[in-house]
Amino acid sequence: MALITKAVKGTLDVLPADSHKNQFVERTVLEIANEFGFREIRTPVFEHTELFTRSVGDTTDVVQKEMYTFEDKGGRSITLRPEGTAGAARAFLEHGLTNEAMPQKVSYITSCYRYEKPQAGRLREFHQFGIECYGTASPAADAEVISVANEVFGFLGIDRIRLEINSIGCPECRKEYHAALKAYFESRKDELCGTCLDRLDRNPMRILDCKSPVCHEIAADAPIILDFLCDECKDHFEKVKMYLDNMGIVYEVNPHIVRGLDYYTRTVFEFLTDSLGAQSAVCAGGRYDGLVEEIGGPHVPALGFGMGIERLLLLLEAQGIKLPEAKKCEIYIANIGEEASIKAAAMATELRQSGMFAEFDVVGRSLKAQMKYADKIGARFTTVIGEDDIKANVAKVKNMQTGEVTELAIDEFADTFMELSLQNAANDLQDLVSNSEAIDLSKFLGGIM
RNA sequence: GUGGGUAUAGCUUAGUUGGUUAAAGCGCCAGUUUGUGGCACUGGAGACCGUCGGUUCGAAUCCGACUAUCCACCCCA
Repeated sequence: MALITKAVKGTLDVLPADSHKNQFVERTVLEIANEFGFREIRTPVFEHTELFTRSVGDTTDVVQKEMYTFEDKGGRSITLRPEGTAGAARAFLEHGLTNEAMPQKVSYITSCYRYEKPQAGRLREFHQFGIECYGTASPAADAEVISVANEVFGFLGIDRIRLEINSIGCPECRKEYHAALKAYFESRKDELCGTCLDRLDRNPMRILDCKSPVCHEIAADAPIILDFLCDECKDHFEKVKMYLDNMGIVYEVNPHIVRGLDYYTRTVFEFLTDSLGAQSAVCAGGRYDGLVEEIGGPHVPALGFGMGIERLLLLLEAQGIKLPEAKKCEIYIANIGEEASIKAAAMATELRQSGMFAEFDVVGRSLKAQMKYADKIGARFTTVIGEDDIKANVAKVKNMQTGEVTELAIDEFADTFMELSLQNAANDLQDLVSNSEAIDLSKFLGGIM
């Protein structure tokens, strides 16, 4: 296929048949965040390149080889955001939110861009739901941020997912740990794989993450960051766990969690699943007490997480979780002849003004074809308008499920049809509730809201 | 950046050791006489068989390169 009719590698089209799923998930996560006091922030898709090199870290893979960076016509180096935290922090700082009452809690859904080789659950343009909480160093905030993600998974009905947490300390205790780690790996240098040899100088903590069996084995006996935490960091981590315990959030401490972005300090966490092929992290985040300062602001402790929307959707699919269906057409107005078509247009307009999902034939096809179409789109009711009906002021409304036909006056169609439709919806709801033991009403309501 | 798999209608696929008009199901459009959908039946549109080159009398089929895509490594959400 010619390139011109091909989406760029690593990008995805969300087609009309599926977009309601994205809409539902996006609405849901923002609403949940809102219940915790996180309000949406929207920042530009591109930023000055330096923002990312400074915050994400210029030795990280993300910055070194994955950013979409270009020069604009004014000679500025611009980068398509590879993640959401830096932009949010920049906006927070730029607009003086440091002077507002703390904590400041923001949420967002953003597109992100990373030049990576696409594979299952990994795209070059992907979307992240994220939250950030500024202005608190308290472990209570760590627990709260984690609990937002936990609530999202719980609400969506995802079960096979686990939470792993760790503390990577502050710059002080990490310095000591790095030295110890380096000494340890140095002693077994000959056995490490090629990439890990590189890591030894750049970022020895990454070796802990290596999947090669040999390195993995060596890493198993490596010193553990938790043994090197300073008293404050240790205390902080203990309290985070205590909060989580008391919030009923199940987690596992994994001393080998390292994050690939430089700005993290102290608490880091990941929500992992086996349902996504090689990509196991659906949500990851942590504390970044030094970030705001790093980009030129005052010292503002902060933390947050990012959750991959596409991965979340994949996960829902993999676990067979049914999402609410898209809204269906309430009434389809079939029409025969030009006069009727014009009448149908007027009727549809009136219905829509009353908030009804109404459609009428705009193709000029046979009645049979119109009925077929109405069936295909799942219209709940249909009515047929012809010259005779207009003269007689009668519209025969058919319930597509039961086949039942009701006659309504055309000149007061919108009002009377509303009653019919509401009655029908009430009956459906009644059936739904009485016929099923395991209906999650909150989801049903989510669908019609 | 490194490996492996795959490439035939909108979708899912068939295509026998190379042989003439490339097949099916789903979907789409229309019809099966009068103004009512689902079911069934009939018909139709839709494919330069990913691209370029090679082998051959002859290539969707064999070979090569390229491209795309999927999966994995790396890294990450």
